Amino acid sequence: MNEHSPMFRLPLAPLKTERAFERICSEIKRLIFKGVLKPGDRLPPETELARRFNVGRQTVREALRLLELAGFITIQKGCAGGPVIEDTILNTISNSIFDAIYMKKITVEELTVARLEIEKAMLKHAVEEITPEDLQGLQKTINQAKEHAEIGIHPFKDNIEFHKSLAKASKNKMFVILVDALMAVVADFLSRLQPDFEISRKVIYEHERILDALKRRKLEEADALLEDHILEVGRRFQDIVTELMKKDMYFY
Amino acid sequence: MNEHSPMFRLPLAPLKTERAFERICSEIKRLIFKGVLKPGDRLPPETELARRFNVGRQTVREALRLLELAGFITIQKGCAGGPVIEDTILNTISNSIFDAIYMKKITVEELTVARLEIEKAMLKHAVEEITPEDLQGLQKTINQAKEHAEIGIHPFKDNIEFHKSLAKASKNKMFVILVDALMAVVADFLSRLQPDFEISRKVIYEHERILDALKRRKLEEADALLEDHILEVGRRFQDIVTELMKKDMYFY
DNA sequence: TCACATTTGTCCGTATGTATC
DNA sequence: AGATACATACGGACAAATGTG
Repeated sequence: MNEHSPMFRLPLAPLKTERAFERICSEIKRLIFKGVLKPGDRLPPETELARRFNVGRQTVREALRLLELAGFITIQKGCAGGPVIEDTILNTISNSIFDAIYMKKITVEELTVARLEIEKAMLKHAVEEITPEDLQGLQKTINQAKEHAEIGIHPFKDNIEFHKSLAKASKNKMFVILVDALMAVVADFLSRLQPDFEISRKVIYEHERILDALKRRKLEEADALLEDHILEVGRRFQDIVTELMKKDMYFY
Repeated sequence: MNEHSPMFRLPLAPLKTERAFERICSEIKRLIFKGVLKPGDRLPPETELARRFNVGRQTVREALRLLELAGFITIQKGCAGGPVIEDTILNTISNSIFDAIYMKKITVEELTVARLEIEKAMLKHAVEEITPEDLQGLQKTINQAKEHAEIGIHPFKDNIEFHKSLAKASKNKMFVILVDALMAVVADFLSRLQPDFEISRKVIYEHERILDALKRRKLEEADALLEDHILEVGRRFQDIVTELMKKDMYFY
């Protein structure tokens, strides 16, 4: 096999015997990190990759599988298909945290407390960093939620988008990731819930008040509103879980 | 397969056809979530799984690859080897956050700010929930760090353990997960650094002061100490990154 | 120490489904 | 509508690693 890649043989990881598909995976990852491969770029087809790396096609497949799950590429079938560099890492993190929550059997209270702290921190930074464009975007999201509610579509996606947009306004991608992950969990809870337009109207109203406080740069006011809002949502989730546990339907 | 089901032909909906290995992957995940498969349990060998799911061995392999990367199983070669249910999801989250950072989606400053907020929140809860046993454990970690430093072993693992133990003391598993992930990133940075016993002595001293404040239940004092500590570490990380980027050695 | 069985790791050949032109 | 290019999947085979007797 091709052993000549002295620059990759650095002190890290003498632990396990590196498997071929792992080597290929990190090789491609390295190219992405370096900027040689950018989002939108297409990777050669599997057969071509196999030829270039001097391995079997199956080995390439497993490497691509890893890259796909890790959020570096997507794979499309058919003509003009194949592996494409695409950044979906944030989704990956959300899913992992999501899985971890199930595995560790984290309680709703723990989740709510963490969400409270993270979103409050996010809000603090958002108040300072938010731009007029961000404010417009948030207003648009709220308007969309209203419209959807009017025509009978439950606006829970819009309501989740509100929190995500808020995180973006903090101009800190770490908050974006964390809020994204938490919102994935929230979305899962909401999807188990009967659509309740009464509550969703209330949520929209609360979001509107938070936005209003933000426009006036009133952190303390927005903070208090957000806290009430999240605690309220947390209580509803607790009810859902209690209900699901009773029915022994917590997991599919 | 049944292709004629006009009533289910929803517009734009059926984007993805679930691939065989995805089906197998989620099937096994389901069993883990349900509690049928618990950590330590061994899965049948690949050939056996292929037989049972009525698919080829390669398909099973790709499913196992996904489960492995997602942190649900580990795989060992040889006799008495094979896939074992094991919970390494926290590592997975760390790795994903890793990747996100390396893609420069997240800057050191963003990371430090997030770490600051999360650990401060964690500390707030730890002060209220911490037990004498937790305090003893933290003291033990510090003592161990001192001992290691004395005999010439760099105590960065002990120093990281201090923060993890602090998170555990908050009695909120969500904080444990988040701090765990953040600390994995910190550990990676530290591993790239020349061991500096001068700095590590300083770190141990700062940890000791934080613990002292905790023993006296002085949140404000501990909070200020923690903030200085994290900001200081963040500054050092920034220096490392700047240095590595100059040398074009930022990756591997 | 040595052989053996088990299981993963890797490769090849081939067939099928699917999307694009 | 047919040809093409690609991923998806199957089955067989051998190599390498690892634990056991």
